[in-house]
Amino acid sequence: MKPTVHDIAAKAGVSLATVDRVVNLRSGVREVTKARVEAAIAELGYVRDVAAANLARSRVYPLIFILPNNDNSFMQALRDEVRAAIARGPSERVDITLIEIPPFDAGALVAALEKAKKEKPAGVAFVAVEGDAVRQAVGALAGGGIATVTLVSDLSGSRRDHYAGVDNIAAGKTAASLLGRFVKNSASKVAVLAGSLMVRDHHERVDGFRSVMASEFPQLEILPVLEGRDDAATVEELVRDTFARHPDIGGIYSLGAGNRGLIRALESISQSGGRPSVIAHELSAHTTTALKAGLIDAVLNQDAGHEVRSSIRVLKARADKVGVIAAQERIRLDIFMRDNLP
Amino acid sequence: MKPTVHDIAAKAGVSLATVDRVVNLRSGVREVTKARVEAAIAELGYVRDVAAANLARSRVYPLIFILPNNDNSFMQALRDEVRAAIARGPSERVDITLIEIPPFDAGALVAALEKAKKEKPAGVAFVAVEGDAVRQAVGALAGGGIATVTLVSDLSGSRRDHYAGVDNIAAGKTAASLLGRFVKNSASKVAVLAGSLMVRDHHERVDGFRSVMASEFPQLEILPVLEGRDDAATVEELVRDTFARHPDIGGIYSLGAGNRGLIRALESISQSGGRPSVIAHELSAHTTTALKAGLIDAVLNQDAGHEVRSSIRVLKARADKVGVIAAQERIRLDIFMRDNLP
DNA sequence: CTGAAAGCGCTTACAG
DNA sequence: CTGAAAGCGCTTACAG
Repeated sequence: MKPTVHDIAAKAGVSLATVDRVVNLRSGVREVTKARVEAAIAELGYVRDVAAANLARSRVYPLIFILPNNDNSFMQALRDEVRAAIARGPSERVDITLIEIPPFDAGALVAALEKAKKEKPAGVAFVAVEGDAVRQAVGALAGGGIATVTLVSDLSGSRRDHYAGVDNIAAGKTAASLLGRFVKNSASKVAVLAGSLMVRDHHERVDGFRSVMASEFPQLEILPVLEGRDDAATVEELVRDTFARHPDIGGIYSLGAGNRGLIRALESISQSGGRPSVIAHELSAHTTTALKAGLIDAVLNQDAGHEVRSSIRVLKARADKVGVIAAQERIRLDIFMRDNLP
Repeated sequence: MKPTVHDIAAKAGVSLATVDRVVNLRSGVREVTKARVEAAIAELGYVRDVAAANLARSRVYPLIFILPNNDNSFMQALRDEVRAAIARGPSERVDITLIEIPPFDAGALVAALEKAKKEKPAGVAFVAVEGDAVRQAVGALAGGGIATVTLVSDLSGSRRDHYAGVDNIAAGKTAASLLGRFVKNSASKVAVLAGSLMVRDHHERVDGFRSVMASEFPQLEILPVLEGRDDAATVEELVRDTFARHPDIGGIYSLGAGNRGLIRALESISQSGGRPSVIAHELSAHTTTALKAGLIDAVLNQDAGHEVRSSIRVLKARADKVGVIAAQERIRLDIFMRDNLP
């Protein structure tokens, strides 16, 4: 039978309270007593029942999620997943607060992080924006013993505990490997469409894309990166304009949001000459339809649900100072084609 | 505050025992009493704390995993994941028994399923082999109220509760979509390498592959399927032999195991003329190395760890008659290229 | 058919 | 520094 605190107490000749003190590393136990308890624990192979402990202390984990209020499909999906987690909250002993802030706004993020700190939550998850002030705010949380997880976009050189998102350099490389093989032999130019190069994840995707293109497909010319601000109308205009000037574009890598605009532009283009090969990011109703219609060839995706659930597991584990199953928390880069849609 | 059994008991004017009886759908409660309790539950929005319930009843879930004893990397990984789950067992209240049987052997599987039934576990997970006797054994488990999950390979028309594995038809289609674009324009023939067409998952992959090849890449001729029995030496010989007879093969879809043999054959082939494009299944040390070396172009993979963890969650949920988060239990078809290796 | 009491494994005031 | 007792939310014999 699995040994319990009672077994340890009996073996060490102490009370339950004392066992509890050493198990939970609380102070106020003589060294000799502590040693006796630790010996009993080792001998009996005791391992604490976290569920029982949480019940006894009526533990709930107050968690704060800070997300941008973008209206693109991916961010909407991310917020929906947080709301689903809020609904599941009671049975998982988490109490999640969702805070929405303007996108790409370091100041707003810092303010939200500082406010979050005052709430003394067990952990905070947020979509990072680069900036020293952000790094400092994260440092303050870490200093206060509050666990932090960056979601979707990471924050380099910060004291965050964990990053729940994909490897964006790998994403860019993968896009290049696929696109380089998909484009017709006759093609010579490739267009790249980002939201903003000021966001770390977009920047990394471009870097990864460029590196593989340069080494594997040097014959393809990469046009200057178009920044569509993740806005469909802007994206549409940019794409139309670019095609007007470069009718020989053989491939497009769309690594940001606003794919609705891209798709609209593609629909008109495909009516004239040959259609370019297209790789986009994030599976949504729009990109799914475009995949099925053959307007997009592949979609690189990160699973918003997985990211949210993983963040919660990691924050809880950090708050309890216990480990996680690493493989389970790795966010995969999903590749969807028309044939393996969910 | 979340209402508890105490609140319900007080509100309905009954004892805790009676609340427990109606919450757990146990008999022996007068209709009027039951109605009063149910009204209180509805009014207060009571939801049972499963963790506390499990603690009170010292619940552990006895689970049985029946896996083939193949020595290929994937099955080894699957068994290792089950062993890891066994090690984690105590903290998740599961007590898992791993049973190994000969592969592709319906008789052995039936015997194992029947034996498992006698142990009265909460649930059974197994890699299915087609056969009416197997379906019958699964039916007997279902009849006995034991939850069942098919792992990796499903069993059509059976009473299993859930399938934890990828959509193999989609896998075959995806392989065709990729391979069709990867092969050189000049190529005309494609080889398909399976373990055995008697196994459902392999058969489905071939079907999916054929359908997309026929509709999208009709110019490519698919050579008769080679059955390598998931054995490296056999596979190597088959591939060498095929290349000797068809030097103009432009692509290979290896959908079974034994990729070590395929890789050895590819190494020698690539020394003479051009290298064929290759898509294989299951990420292992061998296929990873081959991806990096450029001998394999893409690997379709199913995450053994996810499959095992998901099976356990589903079996527990079924035993408790509660739901799961559907999206979390969907086993994805992972596509790995050199650039997005884990 | 219904209830009082003890217990699951752990933690928390409160005494001493 | 240490312990006895009550309690977390639920379930389980055992009485009646």
